[in-house]
Amino acid sequence: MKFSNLLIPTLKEAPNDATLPSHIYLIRGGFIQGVGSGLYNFLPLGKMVLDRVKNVVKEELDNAGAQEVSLGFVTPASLWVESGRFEKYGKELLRFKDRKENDFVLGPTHEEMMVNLVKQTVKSYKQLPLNLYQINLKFRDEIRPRFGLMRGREFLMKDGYSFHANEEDMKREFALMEETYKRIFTRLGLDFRVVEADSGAIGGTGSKEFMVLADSGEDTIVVCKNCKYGANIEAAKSMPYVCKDEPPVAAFAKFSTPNIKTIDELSSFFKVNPYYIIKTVAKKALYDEGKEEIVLFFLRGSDELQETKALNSLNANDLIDINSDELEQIGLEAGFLGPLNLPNNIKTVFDNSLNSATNMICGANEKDYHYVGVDLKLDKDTIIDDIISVKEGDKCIHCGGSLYYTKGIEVGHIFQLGTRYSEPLRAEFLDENGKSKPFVMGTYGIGVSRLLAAIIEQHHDEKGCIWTKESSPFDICVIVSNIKDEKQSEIAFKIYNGLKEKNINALIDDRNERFGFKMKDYELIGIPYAVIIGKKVEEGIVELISRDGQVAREVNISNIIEMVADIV
RNA sequence: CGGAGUGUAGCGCAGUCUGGUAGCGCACCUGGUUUGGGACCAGGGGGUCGAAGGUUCGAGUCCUUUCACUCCGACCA
Repeated sequence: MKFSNLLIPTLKEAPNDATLPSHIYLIRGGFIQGVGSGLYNFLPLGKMVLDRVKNVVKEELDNAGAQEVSLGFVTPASLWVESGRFEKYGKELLRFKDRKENDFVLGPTHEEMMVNLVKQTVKSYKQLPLNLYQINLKFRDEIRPRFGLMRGREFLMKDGYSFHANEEDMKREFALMEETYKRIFTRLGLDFRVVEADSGAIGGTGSKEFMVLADSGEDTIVVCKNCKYGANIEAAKSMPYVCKDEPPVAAFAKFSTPNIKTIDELSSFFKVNPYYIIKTVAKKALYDEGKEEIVLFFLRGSDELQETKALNSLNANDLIDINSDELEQIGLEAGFLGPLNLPNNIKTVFDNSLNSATNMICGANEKDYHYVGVDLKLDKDTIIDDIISVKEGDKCIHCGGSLYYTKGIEVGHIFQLGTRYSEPLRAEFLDENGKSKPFVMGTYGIGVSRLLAAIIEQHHDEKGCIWTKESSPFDICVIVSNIKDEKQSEIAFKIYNGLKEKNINALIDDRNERFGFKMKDYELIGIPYAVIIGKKVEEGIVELISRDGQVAREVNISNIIEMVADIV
């Protein structure tokens, strides 16, 4: 392609709302164009990269035996009501009515549609297993779209769904998809980790996320220094912590603690490790059909509440903060909350670490008083669960190694769904014995447009993008230093045509611009290699450079095509 | 949702306090000079000043309403 014919609107300045390198460079390089909050147009270069990435995904999935389909973007709401997600999915689901006042949703993911498709066409175990996927637009009305392609509202996603006669076969496919995903991200040149994850609104168990390691990642992941364990903070587990400090042994008593409210204040007031103080976190939990209730979460003062785990312990849809006024209305005193003497009908959840805890200090549910010498005896009806965050330095549950935090960009997520959708949607097949059974399912997602952002987050410098081999819009760029110099121009086109004959995807910068201008554009756009045709053509020499700065050498014109063919 | 802020040319911004001809840089068009690190000279095009209403002889500027976008927050018992 000739640069002069392509629409590549590079910019010197980025819109000031772009903060991440990927966002800035994708816009400045003329790959994408913002059109609204979380909405982007793909310009020619962006579309080329998107297609290349999409192609890697498609090739590997087809290789693994999956089949591509394309489902309708607009989904009748009735399917979502049946699966129970019309309520559960929350405000991210864009709902609207057609002219006949029927409800529809814009698909944020397509379990319902795919189950429906298979339900109508697959009747026998002989037709299983089946793995169907699509690479299509999705829409999620995010609370706060940001960071360009990283968290848009409209985005390109590959979503795959597998259908099996039994659990074992689903697990086999799940493992196959894990391997396939690893191949995809490796081909794209990404440094990533596979981690254990929370299943969120999709549901199911045993899910894994594929995290591209980058400081700008929105997810915190917990990684073991010693073994291969890695998990999203929302799902991470560690060995129970044992406090070395002495417990504050005391007889049970009410203690005056005027205006002593926070864990820090209590810790210095009683001169004890926060480990021995019960922290109480009050939240309002929201459920289906607008039901809500106030819930008190109890944990050790040395721990922090992990909201996703807390949410899962209740099976609620969302947790929101409440203020001290709302607490007072139900007879609770902020700053002096505790598990004893609570008004009736208050829902409580205890962290595992508090089960049978002794010699604790906690709020007395009365202004300016705490209890000391508290021994917790939790009855069977109480919810006791893991609701705390793993901290850096905690011990790994697998090997005892030290755990640390790092940041990741979630580019893939695979789930073992089981019969979470097939049962409510009554998607069944006949097994060998002629018995009707729900499909056992898996579901597998890849954020295709997000991958572009992830690649740039990991591969850029202060000058611009550095695309990886399988993601770059072109293999090489031929830069003509001075297009008006006939000799340079002639040689450049000769090389360009020679490259094309070898099926090398080359771009030639034939614009009537100064050398520096073209170099800046080349560096911003980030094609992995360039051949520069400059003054030394008179001596039969051109220059071969790599965008990442590893290679810069003078090459004889007669050798250049072979040399390029070798490296790209 | 809570808090803060911003809407003026394709992009980045000034002008708003104190009402009086719509500005600057980049980009774009024409001509010329230039051609190894975002050139220079000369000329030029482009604006319902987010939208609606009001005050005024006169509104980008003051008042009211509204829309859009951005940032921050969601660990406090």
